[in-house]
Amino acid sequence: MSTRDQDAPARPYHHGDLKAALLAAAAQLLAEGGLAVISLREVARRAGVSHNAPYRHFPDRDSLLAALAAQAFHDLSDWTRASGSQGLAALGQRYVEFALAHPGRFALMFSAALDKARYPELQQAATELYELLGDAVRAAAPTRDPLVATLAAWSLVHGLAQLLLDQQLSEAMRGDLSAIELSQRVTRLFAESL
Amino acid sequence: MSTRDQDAPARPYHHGDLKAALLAAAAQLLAEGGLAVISLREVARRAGVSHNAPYRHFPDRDSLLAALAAQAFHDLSDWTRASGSQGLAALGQRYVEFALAHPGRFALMFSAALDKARYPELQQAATELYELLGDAVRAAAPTRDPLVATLAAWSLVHGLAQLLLDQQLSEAMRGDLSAIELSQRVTRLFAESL
DNA sequence: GCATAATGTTGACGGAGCCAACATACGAGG
DNA sequence: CCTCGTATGTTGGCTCCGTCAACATTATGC
Repeated sequence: MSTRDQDAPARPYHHGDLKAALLAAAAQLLAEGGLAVISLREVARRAGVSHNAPYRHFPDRDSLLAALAAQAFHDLSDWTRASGSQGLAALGQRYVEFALAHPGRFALMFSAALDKARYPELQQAATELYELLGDAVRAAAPTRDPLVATLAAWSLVHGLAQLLLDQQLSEAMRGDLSAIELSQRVTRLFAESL
Repeated sequence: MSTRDQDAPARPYHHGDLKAALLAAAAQLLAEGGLAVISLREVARRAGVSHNAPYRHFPDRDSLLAALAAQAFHDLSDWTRASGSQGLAALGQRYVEFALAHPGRFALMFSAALDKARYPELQQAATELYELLGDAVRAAAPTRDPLVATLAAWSLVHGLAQLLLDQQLSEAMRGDLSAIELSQRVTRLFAESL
């Protein structure tokens, strides 16, 4: 008998890789209920650990969210690259599709609640993505000012994704088109007239 | 002496127009510290009223925020109209300028935290704005599919505003241009190539 | 092997949203 | 003019949250 109940090892005092487990739990919460339902305490609960354990790995809640957001940026970059370079319109498509497939992550990535200046890793992860887009723009429209054209391209797909996610488009605005169809037409309109 | 301290009338038991006062206090908080700092209790404090008084006018915090967001939509519509109809690019400019001048309100208007479906007034206020834009697009590009072109135009300025607000654009991305200059070039690029 | 750092736990504090019970003021019908 | 129902505000309490401080346990470097 002694001190440990039964002979189950229970969980050892040290988790092993709590940081990753916390991020995974938070990612699951994000996917299930969106940004609002992520609390440090719930994350800790899901990782099977006390409510204060997360503070050994993240100074505060926002830091955990920032780490999660940086992951999401990298995933989006990877997923974009994985499609091969198939032109600007296709890249815009991927962007919008990602947002629709992972609304929580997308919202987090651009959440105003996260002060980007405080988290350089975030800034850098975003820049990585931006450069992917910049390359595609330069290839598609060599005669344009790349700075302005890239910003316009990013703005277009970003705004489209936001509007689609926010349910901001009533039926009158979208006709009978699905979100995917809408994004195809919009990105094509832009890429062609560039 | 009797019951009332001194002879100051203090505040009467009933406020008079508490609902408006709460909205005003919330708007001030929003302007000062952004969405995150708006709490019902602080709003009540600023209105000089007990922490539960707001519940006589709003069923919950989100309802107050929704009312505030609807106000903001109307203000943006009014402000856009006030400029006279001067073409699509000018309208886009107004949109971005509003976002830059009122970052808190803009963030609130499109906050993912607000379930737009629950607040029809919000949906309607947004539609009002959308129709303004739709008219301008039809005037500027009569040959295009108005649905797609309007959505593209809105996406562009909306995304641009978001990116500018979120400090998502590092120096490499914006050259040495100010936010206003950037938005001018981007909106012009789009309006011309339409 | 032992000191020390790294990692987890327990407990507490204040602030938040929201519910229930109670107090006060207003307004319509007698 | 009085009364009674309803609208509006207050007090107090509940649970949850983020965070701090103090303590416990395990890993690690000399």
